[in-house]
Amino acid sequence: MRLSTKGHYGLKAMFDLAMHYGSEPIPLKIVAERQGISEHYLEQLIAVLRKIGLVKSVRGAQGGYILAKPPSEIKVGDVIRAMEGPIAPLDCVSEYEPAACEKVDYCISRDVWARVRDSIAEVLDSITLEDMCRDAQKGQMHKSDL
Amino acid sequence: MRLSTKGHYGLKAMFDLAMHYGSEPIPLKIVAERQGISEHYLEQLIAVLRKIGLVKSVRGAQGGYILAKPPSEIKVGDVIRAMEGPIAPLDCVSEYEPAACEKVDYCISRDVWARVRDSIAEVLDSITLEDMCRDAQKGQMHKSDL
DNA sequence: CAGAAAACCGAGCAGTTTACTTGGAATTGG
DNA sequence: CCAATTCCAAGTAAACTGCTCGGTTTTCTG
Repeated sequence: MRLSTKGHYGLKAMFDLAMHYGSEPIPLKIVAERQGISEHYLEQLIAVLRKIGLVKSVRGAQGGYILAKPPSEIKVGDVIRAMEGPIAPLDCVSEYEPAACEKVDYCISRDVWARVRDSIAEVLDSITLEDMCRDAQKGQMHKSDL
Repeated sequence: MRLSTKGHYGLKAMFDLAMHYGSEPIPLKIVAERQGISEHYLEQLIAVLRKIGLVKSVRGAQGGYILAKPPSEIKVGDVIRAMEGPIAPLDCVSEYEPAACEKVDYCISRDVWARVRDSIAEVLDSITLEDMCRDAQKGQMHKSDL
């Protein structure tokens, strides 16, 4: 039940862009530095977010990335699904297209994992990037970064 | 956010033992066949459950495994933690002993993952093996197995 | 118009993990 | 004794993770 760095870094990057939403495009180099992520690696991750349409890119000098929508319209769940695929503790309880399973009818543990899946989805879909930014501002008294 | 077969098979095996709680020890071969798991692989998994004290073994002919406690006293969360370790989408939000993280003070995504962790734990700890057996009996009309 | 800053692209890769298999040795009931 | 069974240790193929490397293309600025 571990999150890979894809989801972890992807969310950090989106949060970073959200914190600076409304200004110039942010070069990936800056995001990578601020969030402590390898730039080249993050490049691959943000490519996924771009293809899915969560961020827009501006090429060339003074280019960078911006959120495709305001932070209030982007749920954490959107980011995680983009990076990690459908929420699915097991393939047979995947959101959207659960894998076939011969024992579907009487596999009780399936029910357990479906409940876990729903509870994860509910948390992730109840938090927007805007929420995260608000929380960050609140807890901001004792820090210098960002 | 995927469960490995360790947790998956481990729970299936515990459920199988729970369904036959009170009778003779059940040989692993039978559990493996009923649940569709490689016997030798399951052997390794149940060794963990034994060391942790969730099952007891009886060696020799007519031996096998039995639950160490009644199904009502074993939570799904106990089984999953035994097999997969503490619930922890990220190391820095692990139950019990979260890994150190330089950015603890201001890492907002940490809060998200702590909420996910709690929601998973709540589901897993709210279901006992007895609950699973009860549900299995209910949905039993259309099946021949078990 | 040159140069630099940036996004974009694709391949490679070392290490870890996963999900097993294999081949036994020890224990015990009948 | 012997068959059933647990117990144990090692090996392994394939996939995955978390990167790095080496570029090409686009576009702003001086």
